[in-house]
Amino acid sequence: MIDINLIRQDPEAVRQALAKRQFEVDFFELLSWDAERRTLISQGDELRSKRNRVSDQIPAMKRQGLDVSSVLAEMKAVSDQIKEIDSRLTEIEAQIKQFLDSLPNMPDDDVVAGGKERNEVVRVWGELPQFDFPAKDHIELALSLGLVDYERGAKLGGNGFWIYTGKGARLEWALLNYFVEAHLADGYEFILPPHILTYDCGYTAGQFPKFSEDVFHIEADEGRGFQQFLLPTAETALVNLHRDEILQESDLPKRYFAYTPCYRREAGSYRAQERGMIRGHQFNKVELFQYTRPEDSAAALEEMIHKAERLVQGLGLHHRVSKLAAADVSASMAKTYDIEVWIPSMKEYKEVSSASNAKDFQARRGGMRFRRQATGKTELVHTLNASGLATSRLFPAILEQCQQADGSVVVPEPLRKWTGVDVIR
RNA sequence: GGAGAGAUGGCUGAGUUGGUCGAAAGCGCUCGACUCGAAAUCGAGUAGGCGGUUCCCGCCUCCUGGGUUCGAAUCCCAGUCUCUCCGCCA
Repeated sequence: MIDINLIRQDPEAVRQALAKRQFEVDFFELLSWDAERRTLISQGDELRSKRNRVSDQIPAMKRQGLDVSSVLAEMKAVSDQIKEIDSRLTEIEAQIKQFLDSLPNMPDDDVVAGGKERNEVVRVWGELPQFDFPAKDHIELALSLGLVDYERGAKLGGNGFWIYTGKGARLEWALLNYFVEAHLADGYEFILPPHILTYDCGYTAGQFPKFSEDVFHIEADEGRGFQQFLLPTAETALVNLHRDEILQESDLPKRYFAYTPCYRREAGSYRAQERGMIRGHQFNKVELFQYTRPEDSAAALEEMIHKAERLVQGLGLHHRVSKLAAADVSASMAKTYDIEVWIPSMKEYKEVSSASNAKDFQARRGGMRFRRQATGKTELVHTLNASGLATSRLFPAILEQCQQADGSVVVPEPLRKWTGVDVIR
């Protein structure tokens, strides 16, 4: 959520920042609501103050044997006025909240305006793989090596699900182990959160109310609408760990990572080119998350993207890093880097990690604060997240980039202690 | 799934015949005194949010949301969560 004080002080600056996302707003109406809100609060507080004062005097008057009936009648009228003001206030605050909820985060100053086409490749690592034999795509490889069972996956879960089998399961699990071990070594705290979360968690993350259709809802018993949902990423859980808390400055930065499957509806996004394991309703991911002081978040973002890059490099996979243009940055975030790994059969780079700084956007929604030592005051923290990494996207990249002429696949060195073999054949 | 108990400030925990209760007391924490220093002791302070004429004033918050009342931590209704016992169970 954007700070309404900022909009009040400099609506034009906020409008221009959002315009970089191709998001057009007009704050005129909001500002009039805001003015009315503050007027109502003043009026209400004044009446409340009067009521409190007089109510305090009533016991004394009674003790003195004075007739208080006229005072009671007057206070009754005051109370009724307060109720009227409050109901209007409730109405207008709901409007304000709805408006603010609909706004995406402001892109960072160094994020360029425009959509995907303006994304900037900041680093490329490794060489484009060349094959002196007819290379197979990951689906052929997975099937011929018995790593994945698509048909039974659909039998069990429906369209968009697959099953890792045998060495495939071991390869997937090896990736998870590789990441977990690396994050532990870097001092991140390991978290295994629930996969079912409450509505409030989705709100804090910025998932709701706007992007409610992207997740699997779990219906409540008696038609009360959904109360819980399957997490679309561990970020949604981790960002809620400290919701409504005040952290000590000395506790920051808080650095966490979690492993969870990620469940997504992906409604209408199916494309024929994305067969195989590129886009499913469930995939595995290890997620990094940090809570930092505002002045530390920019450096933390760099730290996290470099951490994620090192993991891909450890696997020896050709990839690139892009800094996203404003309109390609997801709604809750101010700045995002993507790591994209080369999928030879698609002749495309596909995202395996996305590292973002939400700054105080999620913290404001979820009331995540810390106490500043120097001032004793509370301030909103900054939150950051990065995939570290999405295993289900790496799996096809490994199969395709590490395949050999005989149809076997060389296991990247860091994974071998878990796969048990150097080459899958 | 059945039965019962409870939810108060960083923590423990008073307060439930409605009225100096935003809340006793203890602990913790911060600052000061004492001390070479520390412990002990003594003194002071110590919630969050909103609004304003912003070194000050007002308002709101005792799980959440409604209600009764001039006035609610205290009374009424609905909901959420936690704990205990029983059943079931990896």
